[in-house]
Amino acid sequence: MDDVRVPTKILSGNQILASLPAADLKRISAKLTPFELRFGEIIYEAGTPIDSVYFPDSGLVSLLATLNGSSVLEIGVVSREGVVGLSAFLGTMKSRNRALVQGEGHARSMKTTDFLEECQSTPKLAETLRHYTQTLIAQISQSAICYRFHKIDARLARWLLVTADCMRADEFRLTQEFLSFMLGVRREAITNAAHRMQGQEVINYSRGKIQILNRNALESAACVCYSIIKEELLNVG
Amino acid sequence: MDDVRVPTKILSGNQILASLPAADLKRISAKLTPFELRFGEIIYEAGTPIDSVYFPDSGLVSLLATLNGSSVLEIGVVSREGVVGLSAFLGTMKSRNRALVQGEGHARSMKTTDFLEECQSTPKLAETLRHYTQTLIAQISQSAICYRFHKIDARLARWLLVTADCMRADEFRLTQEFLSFMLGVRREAITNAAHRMQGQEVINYSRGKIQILNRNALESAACVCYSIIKEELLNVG
DNA sequence: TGTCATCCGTTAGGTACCGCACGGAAAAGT
DNA sequence: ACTTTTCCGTGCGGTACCTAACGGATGACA
Repeated sequence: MDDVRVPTKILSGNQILASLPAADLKRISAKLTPFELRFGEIIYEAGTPIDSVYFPDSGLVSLLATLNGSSVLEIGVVSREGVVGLSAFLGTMKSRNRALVQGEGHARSMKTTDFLEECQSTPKLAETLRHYTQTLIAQISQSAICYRFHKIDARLARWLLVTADCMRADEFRLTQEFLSFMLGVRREAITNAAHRMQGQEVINYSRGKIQILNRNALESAACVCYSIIKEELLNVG
Repeated sequence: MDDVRVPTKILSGNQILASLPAADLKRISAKLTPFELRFGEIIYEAGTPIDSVYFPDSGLVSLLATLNGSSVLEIGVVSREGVVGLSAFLGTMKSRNRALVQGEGHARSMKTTDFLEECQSTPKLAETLRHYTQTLIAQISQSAICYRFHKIDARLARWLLVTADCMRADEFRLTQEFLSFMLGVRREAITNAAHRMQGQEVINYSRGKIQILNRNALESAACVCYSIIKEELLNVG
């Protein structure tokens, strides 16, 4: 009975929380605070302490690996299926990566100290988090492969699809420069790739506003990484 | 008293096991079986069940991500500081990656069922494994960055250093073809990179036998990823 | 000692992406 | 309406790495 939840609830809220038995969820909810994810906000800077963890109900958070402080690279995303600040669970009170809000939405936050207590006292939470860790590792691994083997056009297509899925929208705002950081290329490379796609009427791009015109075409342009990651994300809860 | 262990023991044996209190270690040892790591042996194929996990005392195991079965790419290594089969701890009974013995050595293996029982009943083991998971994530993230931003020469240098460290040797056997798979490039690219290094008398390379001549030069040729990962690996136990 | 398999070296042409520099257009502020 | 800022388009040279093919050297094995 406890585990059977209304689908709409699962779909609309954070899936890690949704995976918990009702009793646990009720107790944990008391320690949760609503938190608004604002576009561009940096939740953690790399190397800084994790004071709170965040369970997104909507929106999208990018995990960015940094090198020398200069180069950055997206290695994964967190949305409803996950939690921002997993390192706390794994035993480090510092975030290795930068966590950046890439799509606005809502989350529920929790003090790290409370979070760690709950991880101890709620076996199901720990279990779900271990599962999610596995998913995140899969995502990062796939990123490594993707950066090594796939062309910009395919990576861009994949990235747009992931974003569209998480944001449940076919249109969003992001500059080419932003995208170039995410995908680890120069801005000009994004300009070119976007142009090629625009020429085929797959997307429409204008001054930071991007629109998906032909989703099927976008899916065939994307590398397999998209479907692999999508598959992974489905079996977390 | 339990936690204070003789340094030589820590250095010579598996560090996850070494992190355990004596009582736990004694109990767990009964479930461990010696296992020889033979060069080229595939411990897990990607997507296959994990029957046993392996705690290396020496030697080196590569974690290889696979794509379409064709392309492979090293995303991390496991030696004395870790365990092969971490996915079991994280809740999947399948290995996502291929685990390949890259340097021969000795490990102790354990049935997955026993391993999972011990994870439940030995809090310190679970804690150490969570820490190690964090390290592995760091390693994979760094790989992603490295593949994106660093040139072959630097990647090769890094790879040789890591191998030399884990194997505690300045000379080992590996073909250019093997290296090309690890680093995700063509064999010819390795040939060229190796030649450049040989020209500067940093290494010596001949028919699958590679020898480090000037370690300092190799370290300056390697990308920062080397020192970053080395740092990570030091603080597991 | 010859045969065979493995491993390495080399060449040649192609391309994706980089680095840099600059120009132009839309939006935002005043 | 004007400036200022943000964002995008473009061109040009450079290079790291790729694709493909082949030839040559070394070690293994009989």
